[in-house]
Amino acid sequence: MAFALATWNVNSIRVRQDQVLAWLEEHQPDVLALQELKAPSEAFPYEAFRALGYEAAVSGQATYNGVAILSRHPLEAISPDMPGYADTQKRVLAVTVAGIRVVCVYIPNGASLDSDKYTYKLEWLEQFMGYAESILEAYPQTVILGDYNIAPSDADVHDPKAWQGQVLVSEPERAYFKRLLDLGFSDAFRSLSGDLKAYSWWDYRMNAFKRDLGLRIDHILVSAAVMEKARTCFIDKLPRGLERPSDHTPVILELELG
DNA sequence: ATGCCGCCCGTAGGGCGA
Repeated sequence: MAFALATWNVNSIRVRQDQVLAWLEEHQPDVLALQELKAPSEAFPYEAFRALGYEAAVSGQATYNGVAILSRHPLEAISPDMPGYADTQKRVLAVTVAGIRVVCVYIPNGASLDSDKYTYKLEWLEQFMGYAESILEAYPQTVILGDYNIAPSDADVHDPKAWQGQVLVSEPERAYFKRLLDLGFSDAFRSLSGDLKAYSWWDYRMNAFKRDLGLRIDHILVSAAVMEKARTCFIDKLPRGLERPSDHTPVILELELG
């Protein structure tokens, strides 16, 4: 049975609702993880998605952050936030779908290396290491997908020299990403697509999308048991070219479940 | 150059994203 999971930072679910609905109709993934809802849970358009056959688990918040998971299959064991970490920002949501633990993440941006937000990002990532390890122990089949706000290597950066040492590519951030790989997770896109240069985010400014000045910061990390079933992972650039787009575009992973 | 663009809140323009 083919089974597809996707992730998309929509930068406001209110503004992007119609684009997400149209994209779901076309691609019909089994699961879609959303980040940056920028709206409280009660403002989430549950009914519009239900009409397309999708259930939703939502952890929203006014103005900033907010994550959700849409699924064509029953959602079980819905769990927002990281246990034991008092974070006021809604950035994590876990569910179980078809026997797979699916974790939607919106990792902090960090602003710049001298910012308090960067300190928060590194503290948050330290907490997330323990969380990811505990999930993997409890669920051999795990997928952690979302906006990581980390470009893991220079192959994920349009101009590595210009970006050198900056937030999203700094050594401490990349070290945390590598720790996830060391836990046993695979970067599905990199594992299945070789050294292909492809981006999932382009700045709104400076015609960055038209000039393909992007970063690959949205990722689908999978446990070994899921990696065995992974067939293709690709980035759908099309939504980034729509009118009034998100600055991110979807990443899709296709599995073949036994 | 600390802005470029877009969204939120709220109804002007600052905070924030990446």
